[in-house]
Amino acid sequence: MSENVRVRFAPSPTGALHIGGVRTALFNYLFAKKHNGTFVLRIEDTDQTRYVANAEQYIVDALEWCNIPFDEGPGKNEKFGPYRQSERKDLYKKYADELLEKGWAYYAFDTSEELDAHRKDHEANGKTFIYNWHNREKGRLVNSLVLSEEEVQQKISAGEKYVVRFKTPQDETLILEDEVRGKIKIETNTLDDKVLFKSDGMPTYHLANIVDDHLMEISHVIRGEEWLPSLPLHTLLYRAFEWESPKFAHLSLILKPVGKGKLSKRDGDKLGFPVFPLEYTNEKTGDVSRGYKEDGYFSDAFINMLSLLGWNPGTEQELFTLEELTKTFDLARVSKSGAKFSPDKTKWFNQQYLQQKTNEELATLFLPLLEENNVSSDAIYIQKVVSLIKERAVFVNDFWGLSSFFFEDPTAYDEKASKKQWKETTGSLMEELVSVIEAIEDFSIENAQTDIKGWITSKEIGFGKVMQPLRLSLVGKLAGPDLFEIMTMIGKEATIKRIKNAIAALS
RNA sequence: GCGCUGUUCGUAUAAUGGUUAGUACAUCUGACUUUCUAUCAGAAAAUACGAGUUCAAUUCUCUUACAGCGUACCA
Repeated sequence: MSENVRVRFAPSPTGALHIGGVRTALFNYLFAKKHNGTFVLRIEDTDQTRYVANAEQYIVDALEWCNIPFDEGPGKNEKFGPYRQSERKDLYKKYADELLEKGWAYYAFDTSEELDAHRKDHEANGKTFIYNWHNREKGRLVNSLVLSEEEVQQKISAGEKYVVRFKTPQDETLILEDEVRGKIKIETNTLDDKVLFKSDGMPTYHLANIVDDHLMEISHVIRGEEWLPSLPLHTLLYRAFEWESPKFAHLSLILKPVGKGKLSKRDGDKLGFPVFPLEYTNEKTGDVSRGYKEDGYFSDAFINMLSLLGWNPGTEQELFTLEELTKTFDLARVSKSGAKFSPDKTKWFNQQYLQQKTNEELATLFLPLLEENNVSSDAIYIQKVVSLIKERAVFVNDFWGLSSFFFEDPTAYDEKASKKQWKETTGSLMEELVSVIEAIEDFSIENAQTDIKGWITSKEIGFGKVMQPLRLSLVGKLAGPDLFEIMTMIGKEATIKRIKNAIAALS
């Protein structure tokens, strides 16, 4: 594995790249970087019916945001280009012909309707229709293995549509090697003769994929588990071309958080979390899907979370920088079973990353939110606010809700809390408190604390009797950081004003 | 249906042919003689079922169940 590791991420531009795709890209990236290799982006757009114009740019932007950019790909270091399969179209025909010549492939003229009929027939009899030697011999199929050479030529020159199919060997047991799953055994007789070349002149995924991986000198194919059933075909194709096969690793799927099945966009909508890295607008329907970026996640937290979905370092470390990940990542520690996605854990990661940021960084990120709320304040004050509230925040977007009372007087009081904490006697108690506060010359945390606590002790009442209504007066609800911090931050004047407001509103 | 793959606390996972099966998220409880969605402490919680191999299996093998993927001229 030492020399020339080259991996590729090969998505189809059929829509937004979802979490599973990002994870596949990430694992490819990590593997490449770990081995000083190259990470290639290849766009597999051989299916023109499913092509979506804004999808490719989305994929590029998403990788960019995740900080896992490709080394080679469309418009970048194109030494093995082009990197869009549609632009490589002319190339594939010759490889299909090569297989035809070598006897590893053949022409087939069956129409979709005929094949559907065969499938239905078999199903009705409780059998599976497999397009392979077994059915070839029965003479039901129309292809160059059963037709004479003249007939084939005739059909082709008559302009009849045809596909090229792979001729799967008969009665053979294949032992396949997967980097995460080990050995896999399969009988060739259970395999279909897959279409390699479509009647529209485009290769299918299977052909294009193998040809491109070979031409681009890919050393390791790391892809989703949905490709595992195609592994025998791909291995056979390498054999047919007499090319050296890359190593394969199949990643398990990401499953929905509750219930069964793989994660889909619907799950995200239903449970309230994004399944895409960036916001995505569907070109046809105009539907907008939310993204992790727009929801306020840090990309490094998002990546950290994804890295631990189906992989673990074998230690108890959970927080990793991208650099640490590239050092630690190992295909051998990728798990074989599917992983349920956990939105909660994702939030936890974001919270951890948020705590690690400095107050300066966070204050800067907070600025736009303050502007939105028509608040301006000096940088030092904002940083101080951030330092007091950040430990309760998961997102920067939480900041305003956690700190608005540092900038403006509360306009409403939590109903339940006022009922419970604001008693008959509270009003006069608060008025007394006002005079205690007025008497404090130097309004520092220490002074406020000693004077107010001293006063409470001398009155021989519980702290809660004073502090709870005071919190209500200053904050509007029973939440937030230390009260003495709040008082000294907003200042003596504002403190007194807010207490008076509360007395007026609640007594 | 057939083929392939998988199955450890609710979830993500660790470890091991012999241990009290570890950790994190979530949950519950307590603490913080002032709040909390925060923090700290604690609790509860798992080797899918059944066989076999073995002195001993959660670990190896097989059956079953369940799940996922594939079974397209889609990728």
